Amino acid sequence: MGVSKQQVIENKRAIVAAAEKLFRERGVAAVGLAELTKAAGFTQGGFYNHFKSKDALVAAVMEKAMEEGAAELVAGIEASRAKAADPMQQHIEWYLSPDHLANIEAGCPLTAFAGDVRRLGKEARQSYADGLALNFNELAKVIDGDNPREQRKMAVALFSQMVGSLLLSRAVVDADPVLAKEILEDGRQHLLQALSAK
Amino acid sequence: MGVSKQQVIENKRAIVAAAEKLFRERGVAAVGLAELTKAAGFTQGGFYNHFKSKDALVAAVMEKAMEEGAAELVAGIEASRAKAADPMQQHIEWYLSPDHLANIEAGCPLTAFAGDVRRLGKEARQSYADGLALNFNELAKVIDGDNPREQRKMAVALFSQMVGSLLLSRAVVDADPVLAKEILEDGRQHLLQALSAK
DNA sequence: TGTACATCAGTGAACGCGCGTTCACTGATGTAC
DNA sequence: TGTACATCAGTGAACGCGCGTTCACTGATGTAC
Repeated sequence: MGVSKQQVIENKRAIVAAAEKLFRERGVAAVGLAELTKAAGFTQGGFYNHFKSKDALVAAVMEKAMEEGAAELVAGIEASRAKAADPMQQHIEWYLSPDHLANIEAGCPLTAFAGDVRRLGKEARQSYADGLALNFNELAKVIDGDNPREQRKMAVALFSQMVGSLLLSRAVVDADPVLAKEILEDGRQHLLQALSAK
Repeated sequence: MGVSKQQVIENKRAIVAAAEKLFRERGVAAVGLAELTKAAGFTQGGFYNHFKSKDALVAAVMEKAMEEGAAELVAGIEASRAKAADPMQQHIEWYLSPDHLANIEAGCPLTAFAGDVRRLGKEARQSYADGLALNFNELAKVIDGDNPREQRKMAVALFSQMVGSLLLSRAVVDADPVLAKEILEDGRQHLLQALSAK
């Protein structure tokens, strides 16, 4: 077709962006290349001009998701600080909010891909693990205290509960919305209490 | 081939059992009927004598997994009581143990299917939600205290963290075993502390 | 600056393959007499 | 109790379909002169 170099870069980005949305919502295995490239505005044949395989796309999607997730986390922390609020408390409030429950396409990738990542390629699994490690590091910094080891342990434990509460809530939100709300709410209250008790 | 009525029942059970193992390990979408029936010792054509569709099998697998999970939970609680141990404490110790981390095929179905269940059929999603609700009920009974509402909230919050810690640990165990162990260990310690502080 | 041409992103059809499902057939089980 | 036969779980091949991947072709981009 003949496309400018700039356009090529934008088209590749469009494929990754469309793939991430579909992968989050429906699972990596359930989304085909035809559907995915169509969602990005192309036909499937051109896919291999950008990626050598579906697995390479999955790795690119995970890397981008982790990078953006980390950037959003840091931005959120800075926003909390700017208004003199406790960053961890704010993070918990957002993480276990009905908005985040519903917004699987754009929410935290660590929960969105938590169930799938075990079955993805090696590169994607590594990106996920690195992203999770970085997430713990950032959270440990904003936990009150003067014992780095304790702050780190707190960050790991609290974030794990955030993931568990959000994931379980999403798992049952269709079949039992009342239970889903209870999971989110009880998790939120327990976390805020654990944070302030520290 | 001609098979006794008793054998028919056992064969159906064998299909469900083989399917559950494969679904837990590799995900529901990634396991085909040919592979699944072969694992149970049959050819794929006979599958439809037992189930009207793959979706019906998925529903049967989830129902059985939830029933057995509930039975094991109750048995574990009774075993703890028999030796005068705190049932919830014992449950946490087992749930966040390296054994349970490695044993996805036979461990708690609520974590094993937590990532997949959103994308399964309506019946399977309902079984999962019912199983989770029952799990909360059983745990609430063994939380110390005299305020049923608080016991229930505690059960919901603690179990959500157990699921989150186990799931995240499994998610990164291949790429970063040290991180996986840290998640399991920090989650365990934090939960035991939250339990005893109550 | 203008012209000739090589590059290569995108198209659309095709590839082999495994999917879920269907079906004609087999033959031991289990019932009717 | 013994015999004739209907039932139906299991076999194995086939169905249409969508998968990931390949490929010949197109034609605007962007370079070389």
